[in-house]
Amino acid sequence: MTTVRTPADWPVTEEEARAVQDALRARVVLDEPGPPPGTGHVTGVDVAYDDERDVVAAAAVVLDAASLDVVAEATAVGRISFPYVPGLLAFREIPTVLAALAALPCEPGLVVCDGYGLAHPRRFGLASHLGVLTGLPTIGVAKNPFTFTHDEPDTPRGSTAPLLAGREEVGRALRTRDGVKPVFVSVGHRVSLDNACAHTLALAPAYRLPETTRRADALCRRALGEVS
DNA sequence: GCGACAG
DNA sequence: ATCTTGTCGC
Repeated sequence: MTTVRTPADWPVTEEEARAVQDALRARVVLDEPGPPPGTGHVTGVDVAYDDERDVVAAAAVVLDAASLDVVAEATAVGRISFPYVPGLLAFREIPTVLAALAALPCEPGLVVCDGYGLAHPRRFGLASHLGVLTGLPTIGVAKNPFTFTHDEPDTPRGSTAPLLAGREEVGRALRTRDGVKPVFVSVGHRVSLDNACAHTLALAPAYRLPETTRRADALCRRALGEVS
């Protein structure tokens, strides 16, 4: 497991962080379909915190997209680099996530984030931010609709409903299990929304959440427990 | 101005 | 995110 330090130029105030988002947003690529589902590698990233001890642990878990078998894992720990502020989640998670990704022995392929990409107050959530910094194709799969609205998708697995910011579709509510609360998918970088939903469905054959996030969640919790 | 709000 | 046991159901 690698240890990271918060970058010296990391934003300190909310105003600075929002300025970074406004500056980087233009670098998001939205006109690529992204890798086809079921091929190559798919990597889940997630982060766990111990605010008391000021520790954050990140995990990156690479799966074979066809079999969903684990191909590789890496973890990183560091100090909490930003407080939790809705809309600024990326500044809390990214330094440690980047370190975990860098520690992988193989290519990550598509990266699945726990949170949002385009579905964000300034259209630049965690998944978009991570995509721009790494150049990798990324998507966001969140457990809650944040501030956005949506109609209820139909009952069967695979049903979707637009996730709306006013009249703009910023993502999709996607049901991954019959009759169970949907997950909220949005584009990060270099992946289309249709493809992001197809990947999410392929990664969630048995549980509500994609295997990528389930594996990454379990690993970062374990890593946090080993240090604090 | 107040509350809500990914993790 | 995190604090937290048992419990209902397939």
